[in-house]
Amino acid sequence: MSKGITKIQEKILDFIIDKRIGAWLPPTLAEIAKHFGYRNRATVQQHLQALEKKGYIKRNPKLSRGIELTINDKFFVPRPILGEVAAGNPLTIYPDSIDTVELPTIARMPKDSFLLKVKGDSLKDAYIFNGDIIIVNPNIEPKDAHFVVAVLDDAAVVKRFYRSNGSIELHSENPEYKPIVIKKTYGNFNVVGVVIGVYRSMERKAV
Amino acid sequence: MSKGITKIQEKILDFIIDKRIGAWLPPTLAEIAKHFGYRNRATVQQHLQALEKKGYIKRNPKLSRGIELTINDKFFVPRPILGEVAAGNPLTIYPDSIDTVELPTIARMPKDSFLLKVKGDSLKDAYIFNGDIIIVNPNIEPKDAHFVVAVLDDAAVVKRFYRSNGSIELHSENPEYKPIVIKKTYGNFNVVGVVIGVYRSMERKAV
DNA sequence: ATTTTTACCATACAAATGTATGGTATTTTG
DNA sequence: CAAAATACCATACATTTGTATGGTAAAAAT
Repeated sequence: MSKGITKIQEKILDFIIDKRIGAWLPPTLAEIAKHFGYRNRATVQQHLQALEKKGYIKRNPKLSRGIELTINDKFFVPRPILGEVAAGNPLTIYPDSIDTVELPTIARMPKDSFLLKVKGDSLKDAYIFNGDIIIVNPNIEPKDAHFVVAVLDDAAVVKRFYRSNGSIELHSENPEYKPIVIKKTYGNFNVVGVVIGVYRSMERKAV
Repeated sequence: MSKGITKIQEKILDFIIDKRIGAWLPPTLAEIAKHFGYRNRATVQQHLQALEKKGYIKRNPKLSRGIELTINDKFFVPRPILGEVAAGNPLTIYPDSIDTVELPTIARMPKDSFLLKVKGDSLKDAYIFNGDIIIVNPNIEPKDAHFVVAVLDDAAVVKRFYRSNGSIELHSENPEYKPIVIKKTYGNFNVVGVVIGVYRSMERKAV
């Protein structure tokens, strides 16, 4: 696994990307250390060395905030779309995933995550619309308020995830729909993954 | 002329903007000094103080590369047009519509496309929301119904582009806002680029 | 079972960075 | 014309920043 990234390293990479897009200054070692509660910068330095060795970042030595993201080089990368979701309907998986999308590299796509195309307007209350591509990470433990893709009795849904009193609730953004409460006895229930991003290609879409 | 900027100060401001968009790191005092041939950083410091006093930049004290540009909406305006625009509030609202958007954060600038982080909800009718990142390509010829980023006087807007009878119209998704008609005589109008995509990171955003 | 990797700690240090102070000469403003 | 602003200089100083070195404990790989 020369390219394998550890969870902590991924968190640090996320932080760097976040800083860069949001505050749009790459962070200093000290800022990263503070954010993660490290008592010194040396720890961060070692993580950055690991990330550099694995090709995720490039560092300009002796340059403050000199962290470059190597995933910058390519702005768009083709990615396969695995299937489609529409609330109420089964999750359709394309057998050969013929459909692909040019995904911008700013969109975080961790190793095992996959793409689904949204059909219909059932998610419009979550600001996700027909034709949008959602990025789903199956290896994240869903936390409250996360959007998750879940399978309920053969039907795939995209809803907000909440835990309460040992049972799981799936909330819709539209208050007219009552939350679905998953009791322990529930048979066919499975959280497929957490929605970590949404991408919409606009250029051709003249609506 | 408390807001008047000297030629040298303008050059330094240009350099900061350039650095920020091109190498996308704000420069340090030393880098600015080197570029202009100053023998010390104190000279640069005084220029930055002047620029700050005049409201062009904001500095985070004791933060390396902590130069913030307050005139953000000018980042992506071609310089020649910029020069004629009076400095002032970065977000002047166009009289005919509230439908302007604050686009302060250029996150990345690869060969052609760049990113803007959307602030505010004025684009919600176009399904673009606060915090979303829009991908803008300045090298595409806008066609009818394309979303474009345009600068009108001092205001940056994201609207649908239409051509009719030789004049250009900018339509809002919200029908309550009347289209802005750009006549040939219009002074400060410039299409910055075409919006080719929208990306939203969701995982951490508990909204 | 041993080695390697991971994930932290502490301390030290040179260079970079922002700032402060004081000075000179020129240009602009009142 | 006098006063203020501009545009540089030099030197000094406390932090910040990146890096280096050495160490510990646990997990993962061989």
